[in-house]
This record gives sequence, structure tokens and C-alpha cells, in this order.
Amino acid sequence: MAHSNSQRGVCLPMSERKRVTIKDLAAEVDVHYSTVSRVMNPATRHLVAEEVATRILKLAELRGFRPNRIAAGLRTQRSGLIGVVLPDIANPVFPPILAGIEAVLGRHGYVPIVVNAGVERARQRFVIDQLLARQVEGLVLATAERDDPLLDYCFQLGIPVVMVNRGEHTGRASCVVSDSQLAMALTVDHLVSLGHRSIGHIAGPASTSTGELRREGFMQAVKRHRLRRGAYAVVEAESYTREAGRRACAQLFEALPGLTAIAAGNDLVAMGCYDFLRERGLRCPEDVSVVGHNDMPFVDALTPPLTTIRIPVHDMGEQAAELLLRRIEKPQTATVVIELRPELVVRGSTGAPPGQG
Amino acid sequence: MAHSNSQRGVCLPMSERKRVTIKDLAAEVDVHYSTVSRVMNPATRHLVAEEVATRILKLAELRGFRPNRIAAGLRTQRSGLIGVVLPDIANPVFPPILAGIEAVLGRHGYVPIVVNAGVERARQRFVIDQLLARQVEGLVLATAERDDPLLDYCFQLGIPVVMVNRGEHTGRASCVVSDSQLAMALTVDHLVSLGHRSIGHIAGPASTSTGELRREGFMQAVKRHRLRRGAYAVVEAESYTREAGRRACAQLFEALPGLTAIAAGNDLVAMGCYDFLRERGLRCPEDVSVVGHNDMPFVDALTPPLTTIRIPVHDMGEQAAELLLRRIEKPQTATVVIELRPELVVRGSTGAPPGQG
DNA sequence: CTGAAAGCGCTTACAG
DNA sequence: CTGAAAGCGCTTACAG
Repeated sequence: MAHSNSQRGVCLPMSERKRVTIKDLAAEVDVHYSTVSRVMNPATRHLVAEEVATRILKLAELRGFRPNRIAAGLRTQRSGLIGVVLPDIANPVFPPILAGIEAVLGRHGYVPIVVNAGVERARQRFVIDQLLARQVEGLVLATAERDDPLLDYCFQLGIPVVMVNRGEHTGRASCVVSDSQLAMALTVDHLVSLGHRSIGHIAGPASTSTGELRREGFMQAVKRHRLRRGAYAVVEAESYTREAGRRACAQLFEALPGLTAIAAGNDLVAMGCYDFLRERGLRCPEDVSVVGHNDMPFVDALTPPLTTIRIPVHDMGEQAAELLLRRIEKPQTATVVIELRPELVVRGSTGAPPGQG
Repeated sequence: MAHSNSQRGVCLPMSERKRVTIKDLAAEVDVHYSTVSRVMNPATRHLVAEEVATRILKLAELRGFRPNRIAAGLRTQRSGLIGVVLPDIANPVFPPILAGIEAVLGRHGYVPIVVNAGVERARQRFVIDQLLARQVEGLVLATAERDDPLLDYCFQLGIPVVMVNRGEHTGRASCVVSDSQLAMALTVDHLVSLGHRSIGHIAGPASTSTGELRREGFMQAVKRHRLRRGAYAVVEAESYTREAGRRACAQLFEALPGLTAIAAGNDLVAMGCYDFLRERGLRCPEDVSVVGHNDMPFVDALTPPLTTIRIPVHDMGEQAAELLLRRIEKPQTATVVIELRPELVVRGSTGAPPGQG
């Protein structure tokens, strides 16, 4: 029954045609299949007579031969697969990072397996196990929180790991991040130069490296400018979301009633600030200036267009992939932290403080 | 030299520890490795004595054994890999689709390989070849244009394919799309009910199924409402981008000077309309109403918040993955077109036409 | 219930 | 320059 339509002589639909293998080719050219294998690999091609090689290559082309990378990988112990673990692909920061990763990987003959790991521990482990069962040669983690147990799990398993976007401080893995300290310096400098003297910061969750580092950066900048206590305040958003930003913004106004400028932990948080200001009937930037972080797509189309920090997301992906590949080649390579240079993009959400225009 | 740090007795870093295989386990429990194999597979586990099975399972746990899916796949001819081909991961429509795909795949023990195929023919073929070399069992294509040669290539190769977001009309592949006709009916009905009698449509590129179908849907809706010729117009945007939308919007005003409402091909195009209206000093929605399509993230934060069509992106991904999986199981399954139900989300960019408020 | 064997599609020393 | 063989880590008829 199952074979009712595969009688001899009937042309099978392509989907049922057997994939062609080196053995098929070898039989047809009448050489041993190891010779075919040598020809298919550019690095060993020179080992076989040119005439034979061209004959094989031509036939391979004709038959649409495609070497089975998976079989090769089994033999060579290299799958050519890299796992990319994201907390949430729908977060607009990740797609460009992923694009950067994929670009570099492709150039080196690798291919990414992308998974959404979410936030639950159990799911994260499951996903990593899936990846490992597929023999991924390394992992790019964009999920990591400070002291992330997932990281411990990876190290325990002995798989090469690099972190992107968020960092970690134990030095066990290389990280590619944007320079948060510089970013916050740019932000605060900009605000101060506009005349602001009462500035609040809505920090991201302290469990993330970005949350912590941006907060530190803010504090340093504020001290460098000798803002006195009472001229600045920091509150923490529960998460990097618009809604958490809105709530944190409310708290910030309680902590620092006279504030004229807000450095938001990221653009989503900044959007939450917009929401809050609108509710309160406060105008941006006339009453309160807002600076975001990330330069997400389309924040230039908000009203007002958001002044924010642009982080080189695509680059981050590329660098992370390169670091990982290097580490796979040479496992002894020292871990490094690559800090990429962010830049301030001034748009319409920042201006002089009220009464100073 | 290369082995200088792997002398006997020295504890190797984890990363150099050999992966444990069924043979290792078998040797330790003193059974044949085929027995271990049977135990590891839930479907054949009942074939072995319970006592033996538990002993093996326990050891596997202890040694952190993870069956090599790739080796298994080589033997069973099933890689458990699905290729997902996107035109551009950075386009906000795709991440949720991808999330939907991945969710279903994961539930069935599959894992996605995601690639950005871009728009160049050569790159697209290269990318598909890469995927095929990895023995992907099927492909989800989100790239497809009408009469896409890439599709021909896939069929020629005989690989199961399903299309998502964009469709194709030859019936060779199943498609999962949003119902464009309904979407445009909702859009035009909404506009007409607000009192608009002069409505323009900025169509997406005719080379995409969405561009063509939405245009047709617009025409049908307009005729159903018996709008006379001269009361509507259609222009085509060169691409689904903000800038192309801005240019097309300018053309639209030339084609239909008295227009009071625009049905944009998608949200990016709608943003281009916002840009154009602002340039011209026209207010939205007081002077001109605008409806988008897709309900991209954060279009609710634009000024005015964009009235648009929400398409069930996550669902589309899920359905596409399910269809593909079904087709892989039963290649003879008829191809289907699944049209998902979009809905109108009314926000601030639509209102009564001027002089009728 | 368990073992022994063949084989998935490759790569790569080892001979010749 | 080419062939023959072993083996990567599994699965699965086939015996017993």
C-alpha cells in the first residue's frame, strides 16, 4: 500500500527521489568513493588527477549532488551549527543582533539554530539540551542575567559560550556589549549642557548587567558634574517594558518632584515615560526632557521623536560570532570583553528645562 | 605538543571531555549498546527488562548522557531540522511569526535553522543550498514573491515547503496568510462609516501577494460601497518602506486631490503618509485619516496612534509549522491555503472627514 | 528480553 | 594518484 505509487518505471515526484551520495557518483564515474570525497573537498582536491576531478565535478553538478554536511560532521566531529539563545525574539533589539551573527557565521560555513529561551529556568535548560543534542559547536547567549545559572550550566557542560548585549563579570565567557558608562556620560552631559540640574534615572532591572552598568554610569556622570544630592534620583523599573517604565516614572516624580529630565533605562521605558507625562499633562520636552537607550526602530517616529543612545547592534552580533568562532578554533584563547561605542542621537525629546528656554 | 596538557591524570577542562555515547554507557552497565539505544528511545523502552532499563537510565543521568540527534538522524534519515527563510529578520513582522514557528516545532522535537535570504537571487539559492546540505526536512518560506523562482527551485529539489505571510497561486505549496480581502473590507467599511467618500489606497508592490490581494480587496470594497470613479484611487509603493510610502503618498494626492482618507499597504507605508502629511501641514485625522496594516509593535505610540489591521502573526507561524510538519509526515497531503482572520484596531488616526465633524 | 551485524554518508590515515 | 578499510554515534531488522 505504502508503495503503491512507486512501481518501477513510474517517474517519482522529486520529493521521493533519493538524495544522491558520493557512492552514487563514484559508481557512475567508476572510481572509489573516497576519490569523490577528496574531490568535493577543495582542500584535498589537489590529491586527485585533474582530469578525474573535473569529470567528477561535472557529474556532481549534473546530478545536483550536495554533500551531506551532517554525515561529514558526524565523522569530523564538527556540526557547523551554532546555537543562538534569545530571551525573546520579538524584542526589537535582537533581530539586528541575530542578523549580524548570521552574517558572520554564514561567511565561515556555519549556520545558526535560533531558540527562544524565555525566562523560565526549566525551559531554558530544555532548550540548551536540544541544542546540545544537535551537537552545536558553541552558543551565543543573549539571555544572560547577572550570575545566571544558565551560564553555570553551560560551563559545566564545557561548551564554548559568548555573551552578547548583556555581560557577566566572572570572566568565564567573552562578552560583547555596548559601553554603558560612556552611554550614560553622553546622556547626562547632553542634559546638563541643556541646563538641566534635576535629573532622574529609571534603571533597568538590577538582575541585568545593562541595568546595573547604566545605573553606575549615571551615578558617575552625575558626580562628575557635581550635582548635589537631591538634584538627582534613581528608581528601578521591574522590567524593560513600557508599562514598568510608566510605573517607575510615577515613582521617580515622587522621589524627585522638581525633576526636569529623565534618563530612561531603555527606549521601552522611555515610552512608558511618555505615557506617564501625557497622563499628567506634562509636555515633553517643554516640561520634561527624556532620553532613551537603544534607538529601537521607529522611535524617531514617536511624538516627540526620541533622543536616545544608539548602540551598534548589528556589529555586536558580528563581533560575538567572530569571538565564538575564534574560541571554537582555539579553546585556550583568553576571554575578552568587547565594549562597542554607543552614540547619542539628539532628536526632539530633549530641550532646555522650563524657565530657561 | 598539541597534547601537552592532556597527560594522564590531569583533570581536563570540561570543554575537552569526550561526549559520552551509548557505547560508554553500555560498557559500564555491561550490556550491548543496542540495549542502551532501546532504552533511550521511549518507544522501544518496553523491549528491555525494567530492571536493566532503570539501571541504564540512572547511569545516563549521572554521566550527563545526551543522545546524539545528528547521528540518529543520519541513520533514520530524519534530521529534525526545519529551515526558515526570511527576507529580512529586522522587519518587525517576522519575529512573532518566527516565535510561532519555533513554538510548534519545539513541541514536535524539531528545531529551526533561520536564515536571512535577502533579495538577491544568488544569495537566496546559496542559503537554500546551505539548508539542504544540513538535511533540513522542510522549509518555511516567508520570502516568496508572486511567481518566485526560488519556489521553483524548491519544488525542483523536491523539498516540502510551506509559505507564510505571503502566498502563491499555483497550489504547489500550502500557504498561511491573513485574509486580505476581509482586511480591506474592514478598512474601507470603517472609513465609509466615518463619512469618507474620497479614499485612496497605497498598494504594496504588485510583485508580492499581499500587495496584489490588498489592492484587489480595496477595489472590491470600494465597488461594494458604490463609490464612483473619481472617488477613489490607487497608487503603488515601490516597496514596503516608510520612504516609499512617503513618495507614494505624494503621488496619491496628485491622483486624487480631494482625498480625505488613505488605506495604506502596511504600517511602514502609513508612517510614510504621516511624514508626508506633516510636510504638507495637513493634520491627521482632522484633514486626512490613515489606516495601516499589520499592527506592528509600537504603532500605538505614534502620534496619532495608528488605526490599523491586526494580523495574527504568531498564529500564522504556528499554523505554517503545523502544516509543514503534516506534509513531512504525509507527503501526499493536499496543499491548502489557510486564511487567518485579521481585525481592525481603531485608534486615533481615523475620524470624520473635514467639514463633517 | 538481548546480542551481533549492517548501514546511514561521510573523512582520513594507511598502503600501494 | 587511488583504493580499501575503519569509524563517527546511532537504529533496527534478524536471530536466538
